Amino acid sequence: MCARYAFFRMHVVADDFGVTPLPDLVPRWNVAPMQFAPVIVSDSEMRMMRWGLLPSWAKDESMASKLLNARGETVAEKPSFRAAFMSRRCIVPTNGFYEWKGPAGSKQPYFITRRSSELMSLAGLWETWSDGVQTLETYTILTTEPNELVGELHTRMPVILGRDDAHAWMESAEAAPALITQYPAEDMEAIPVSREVGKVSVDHPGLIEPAEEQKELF
DNA sequence: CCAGACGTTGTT
DNA sequence: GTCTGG
DNA sequence: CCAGACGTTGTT
DNA sequence: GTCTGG
Repeated sequence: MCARYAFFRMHVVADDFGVTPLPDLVPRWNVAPMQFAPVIVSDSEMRMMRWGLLPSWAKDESMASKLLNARGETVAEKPSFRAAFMSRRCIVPTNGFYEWKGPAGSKQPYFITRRSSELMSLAGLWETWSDGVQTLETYTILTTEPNELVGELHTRMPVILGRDDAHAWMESAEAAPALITQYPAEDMEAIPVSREVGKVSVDHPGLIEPAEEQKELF
């Protein structure tokens, strides 16, 4: 799964997409579901949207927190994702994401990032939803089978796209299905980090610093 | 026909 | 235990 | 994903 | 909106 991530190197987005970062963007080390974060919907267009997809037909907002991720294997068919997959694919710009390993109560979080400091572009979908009172733009992140590195920690990982594939993902509905692939493990690393990242209210650069893997106290 | 679901992950 | 909020 | 709430009435 | 279950 992918349910927390970081986005703090603003300039790399400009390098890859020619997007001018939004003027009020602040760096984030702990983006959580139901929060607003930048997504790229096409060349040179970045928008703030809320994480958790709300299909246009949803009667209320209650579905959003369940649609954080979309399985790449079934995204083309599922009623909740089908329309967005055909015409509203986006890139979620990150510098890495978090995964937890271990039994409930003593889970160790890891920050998973690219070995280079390049942008980690996640494949996403977005939607516009309105109930007549308010209008929301929301997004979700595709997942796939994990590679060797992430597989040590979890059963799923986000769909990560290289620069060229990221452009193709947004532009071409024909090319999109073949881009749902497993990013190579050798380009990535997993760093054990503080359990502080579990708290949604905590957001600072120390969250991605290496930390001792915590031992059980008994 | 209408009513109700529409999703993922992890854990047991 | 289970659901909601972030 | 984890953390935190989980409830009502009346009063200020 | 569209599909499935009854």
